[in-house]
Amino acid sequence: MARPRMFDEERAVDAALQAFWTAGYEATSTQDLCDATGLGRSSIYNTFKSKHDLFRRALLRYMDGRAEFQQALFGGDLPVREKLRTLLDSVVVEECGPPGERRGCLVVNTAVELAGRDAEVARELERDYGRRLELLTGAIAEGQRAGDIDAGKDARALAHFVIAAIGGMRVSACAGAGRSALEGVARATLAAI
Amino acid sequence: MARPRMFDEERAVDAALQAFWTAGYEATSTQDLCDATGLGRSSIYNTFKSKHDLFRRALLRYMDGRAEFQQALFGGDLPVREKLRTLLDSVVVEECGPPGERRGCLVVNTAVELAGRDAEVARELERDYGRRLELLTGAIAEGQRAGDIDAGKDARALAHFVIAAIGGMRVSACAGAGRSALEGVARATLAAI
DNA sequence: AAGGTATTGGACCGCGTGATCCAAAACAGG
DNA sequence: CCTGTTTTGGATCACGCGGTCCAATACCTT
Repeated sequence: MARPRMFDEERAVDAALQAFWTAGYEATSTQDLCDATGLGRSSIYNTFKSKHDLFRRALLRYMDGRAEFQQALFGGDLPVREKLRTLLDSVVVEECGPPGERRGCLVVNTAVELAGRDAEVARELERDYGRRLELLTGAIAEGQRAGDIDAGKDARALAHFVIAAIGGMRVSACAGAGRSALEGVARATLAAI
Repeated sequence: MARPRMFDEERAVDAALQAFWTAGYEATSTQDLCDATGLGRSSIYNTFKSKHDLFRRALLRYMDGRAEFQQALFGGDLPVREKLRTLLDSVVVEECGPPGERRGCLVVNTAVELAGRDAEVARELERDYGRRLELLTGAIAEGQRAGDIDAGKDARALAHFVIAAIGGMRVSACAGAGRSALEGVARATLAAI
């Protein structure tokens, strides 16, 4: 009944995600988004209401991707400590890539850059935090039943602790900590559980 | 020999610091800086070369202030674990203030927002990280000699771990973790040392 | 083939940005 | 009381920003 869209919406969101991930929200201009997606202004503003809305879409997509990875990992049947080690190692690898693209984690970047002055974004971040918390809490509780983790500890508190350790490693990586330092943090974190 | 300056330079840097701390580098406009300092554009650009330079001055000032606090704390004669507890508690308090002003830590904010694309700032952050690392490493090693901390552990690795834990608490606070969650992280961190 | 409709490119808009410029002002030294 | 030098306020600059508008386009339906 009308002219069809010439691009894939999800692909556009993904391209925008790359741009936001690389430069952050404020530092990514609408022109950057046009370049990254290969679309014209009109297409972007016709499909997404605003830069802010496109960012939210991109952030959600990023969160979903990560959640998928984490659910796959924790859904497996490795011993819990191995799952946690894998998770922490993945952070080290991600933060120590070639200097070309160490852009950290979009969730962390967004939490620091935007959460304080954007209630909507803050709500999404909170939801995502909750998801990660439940996943980790479940895995740790399971590990306690299996005898891999001291059952006297509070599973939820440990989950908060793991999340914080990961965020901390990412900040430290930005602040100059090298690979061996991050590996040490990962080791210490694992040992503390 | 000429017209004297009508304002205190350090006070201006401090006012600028407050603005940058609240909104971040990009989101603070030169007009915001004029408002915060009470100065005119000319005075600012005459005294500091650019917004970027003023930011560096402000960042250094912030770092110095924190270093002063930390040196005072670790220069005291409390048991090491008490020093660390005080440090971690101060983070909890800072991140859980009234919602009016939870602006986090300028160093963390800057590391995430700028370090990736501003080599000068990255260098300052690295220097500051090194300072904190030395201070903590020294204190932990001292604790090991005093028998308060397991001497079998690597003091420097523990110091990295503490720094990461603090950064992680700050990120978690932005992402929605509440006070009790942060207190739990602080407790777990202390217990892991 | 024709009509209706959504998409597309690109010109355009008002605004706020970081930064500069200049004349007036204010002090120090002679 | 001048002269020289710096500071100060405010006008101004070019530019890039997020966002809008519109005519041309391309497709689906009948």
